[in-house]
Amino acid sequence: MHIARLSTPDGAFTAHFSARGLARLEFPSARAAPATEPLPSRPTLSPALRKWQTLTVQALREALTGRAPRGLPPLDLAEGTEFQRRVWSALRRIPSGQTRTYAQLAEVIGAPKAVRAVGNACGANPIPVLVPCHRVLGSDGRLGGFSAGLAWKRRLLAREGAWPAELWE
DNA sequence: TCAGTTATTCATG
DNA sequence: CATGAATAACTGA
Repeated sequence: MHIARLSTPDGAFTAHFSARGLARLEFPSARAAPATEPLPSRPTLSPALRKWQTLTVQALREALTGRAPRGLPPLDLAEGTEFQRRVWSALRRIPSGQTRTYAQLAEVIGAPKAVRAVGNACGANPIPVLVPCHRVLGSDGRLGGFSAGLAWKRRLLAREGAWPAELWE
């Protein structure tokens, strides 16, 4: 498991890579905790890992400006349960700039009554931003929740043009 | 196992 | 707008 620090205009994200690909993405934390992982010496990183890292930073920067990433590293979502993986797959099919409701998502994965469980699965999404759990809203148009804080959810949606500045609660 | 906990939704007063 | 019920899955003990 390799940990990388991804610097963006919005702060330094943290990426966790497993042997299978990007396994986790964390928002910049208030508590900087800078000296976390000594940047491994360049030559130590396998070419594959370096490529994944590059792909991740690029994708992240694009996503943060509201554009659909042109390429993604392989995503390692193996840790989730079967149900969670179904939800996360469905999330990845929501185009940038569009939104769905928790109910619609439940419908799509074939568990129309598991609305609430879908919310849970969204909250458990290990790769926010790139697996766009922020595009899921309540049926009444309310934001719902967001593990990193609703400010982030609004910001991401606004940058994709999916959240009218007027509506900022 | 099972009680407790949800990033839900709908029906009611 | 506030409650309460229905409902499915996850977590920790």
